Amino acid sequence: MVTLEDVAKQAGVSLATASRVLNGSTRQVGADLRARVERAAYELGYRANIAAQTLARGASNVIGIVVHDLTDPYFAALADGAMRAAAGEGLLVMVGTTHRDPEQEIAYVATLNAQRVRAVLLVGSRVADPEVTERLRGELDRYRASGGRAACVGQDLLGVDTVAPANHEGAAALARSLAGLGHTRFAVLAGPPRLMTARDRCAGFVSALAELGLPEPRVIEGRFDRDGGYQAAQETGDATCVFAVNDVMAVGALAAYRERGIRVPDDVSVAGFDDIATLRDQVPALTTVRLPLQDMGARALELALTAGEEPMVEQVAGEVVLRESVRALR
Amino acid sequence: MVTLEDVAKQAGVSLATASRVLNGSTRQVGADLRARVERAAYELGYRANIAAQTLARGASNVIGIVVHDLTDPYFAALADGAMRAAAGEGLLVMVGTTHRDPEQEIAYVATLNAQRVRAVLLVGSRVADPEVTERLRGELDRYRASGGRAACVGQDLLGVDTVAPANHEGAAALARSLAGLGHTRFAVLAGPPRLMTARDRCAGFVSALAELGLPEPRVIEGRFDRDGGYQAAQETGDATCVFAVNDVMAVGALAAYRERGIRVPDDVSVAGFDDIATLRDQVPALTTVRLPLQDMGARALELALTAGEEPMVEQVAGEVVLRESVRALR
DNA sequence: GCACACTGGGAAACCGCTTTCCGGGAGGTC
DNA sequence: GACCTCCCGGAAAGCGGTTTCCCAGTGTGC
Repeated sequence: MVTLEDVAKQAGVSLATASRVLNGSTRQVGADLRARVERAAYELGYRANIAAQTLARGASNVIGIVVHDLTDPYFAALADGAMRAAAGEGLLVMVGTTHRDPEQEIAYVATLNAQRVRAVLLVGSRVADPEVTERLRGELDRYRASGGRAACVGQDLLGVDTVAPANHEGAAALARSLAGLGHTRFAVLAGPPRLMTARDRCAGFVSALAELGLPEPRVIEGRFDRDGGYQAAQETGDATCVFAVNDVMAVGALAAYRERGIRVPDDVSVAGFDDIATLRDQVPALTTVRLPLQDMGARALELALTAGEEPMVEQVAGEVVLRESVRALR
Repeated sequence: MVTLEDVAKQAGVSLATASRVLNGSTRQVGADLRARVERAAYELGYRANIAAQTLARGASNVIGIVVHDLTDPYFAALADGAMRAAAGEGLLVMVGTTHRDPEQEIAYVATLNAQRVRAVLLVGSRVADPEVTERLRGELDRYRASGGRAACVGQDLLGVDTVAPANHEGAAALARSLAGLGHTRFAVLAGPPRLMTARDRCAGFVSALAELGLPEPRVIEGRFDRDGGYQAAQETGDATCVFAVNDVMAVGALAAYRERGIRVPDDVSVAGFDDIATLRDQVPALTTVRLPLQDMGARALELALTAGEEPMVEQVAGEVVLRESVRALR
């Protein structure tokens, strides 16, 4: 393990000089010493010990991103956006996946705090559990109290900078579009009511229908993933239009209908939410609400890094994208 | 920022005792002092400074994973497998994405070395460029010389533990299956020849056809992603069966055919490689070669962590999965 | 020719933790 | 009761850097 001291010795200079040459300092170093140090470092294959640097500087160049599930393309896109932005700032990224366990999320914040990362990004839906939220908030506050920055993609419940997708309003807009096509009997594949994102989207959809004076849709709860959509789709009854609260669930629903010989959109229309890129070649093409996921991830990182006093909340609108999976009635 | 010293002071014990209580040591500490320390730590909200710990211990509990592109479900699955395994060992994960730039890969190894991470996982295809490979190898050797462990998922070109998918043999088995269905005129959507994975799969397919005495397939190069498949599919001529070297490209090809009114599998059969979970609901269902991606990721981590002398190479077989996107001729 | 910044080099303190080493007291043995 | 362990607490020496502070040398302006 070659250390800075080795380099300094080999170059015949002091530790201080070697440090100044190699690890960027405001102080100037004369050209010939500089060259000597650089050569020594190169010859010895010196790599600075970041742990030591972090300790001495009191600040690291790492950020932490916590997502629910990396294999879900929703999170992959968000994380990718944030990581690109981080790379642009010269930051390294530690990624944690909670696998949808809120306790894990709290644990990650504690760990990332211990790592003294520059910023923490919490990506993904909050859960409707005040006790858990409170504990997460506490951990986050502690982290911020010691100088850390934090931001969140999801619901504005943590008192930190937040990129908040317009789940309610996006779903409402979708409902209005679908109602405009003549549908009146709806079903919602609602996901788990615990998940705020699922809940908001469902509520937005339901309330828009109510405003239009349409009958209440059948709301079917279930898991937030492909299989959740698949199962919930068994119970949509005589609905002519089904809204799955995310695209992955919608794909599960499509599979379920296909198996049962129910044609989409002829027999039933299906819509999702998110506009996941990997799913755009689905047949029939999925009607959905597009969210600029990569941008949202990148934006969250920016928010975390710019040290505003008041936590900022940035609403991100969703855009209804009508595709073949829905049809007009009549 | 509350430090261990603060805790020790508040508890009225020495730094050493506080350290032993809080950060796991072999030494025993008496019950009452232990309790005092724990209370003080709790009251003060103490979080150990990992940078300091890493420095003092000379070993970190972080591993690094470098992938090409997180939004590609292939890498997401691999990374997820590795991350689960890491979590099981109590390790944190730093993820880097190269966005398919080999230079980035080298840079990441250097950075992760500087971080003194416990292990580095290089996930994804090597490129057919001896010069780049050599430099990466050099960086990796330097890292390992200073005590780091490394493993790779892909081609065994780096002299480290490797989980090597049977790209050549898997593609060959697929070719034999497809030929068994009566196809004779093939095309290969080959991806970029620079990418060893693309190259191996293409070569395996081509050589199996040759062994069967079948005419040479048309080989169309292109990008390794959805759009690459889409574009290459424009040039498959009169082939009755098309092999895309990965599933994502195959989906692109399906989209291209759909647009042009070419029916799959009636007019042309299409097969992919990887068996990406997110794509399993594709219509028509994709014939492919299944790779146990999550297991491979987890296995790579294990290999990296178990300190064998000789680098191990573990072949992972692919399983041909025939689905609706291909049909028998006659 | 002299006081005066300025520049660039080095010694050493410090970042927060781990761990070795030392020492005092309790318990066991003969 | 003397002697020896064993157990546990604390002082202090690192771990590998950064940065403050001091100092010698070199131009400058008058």
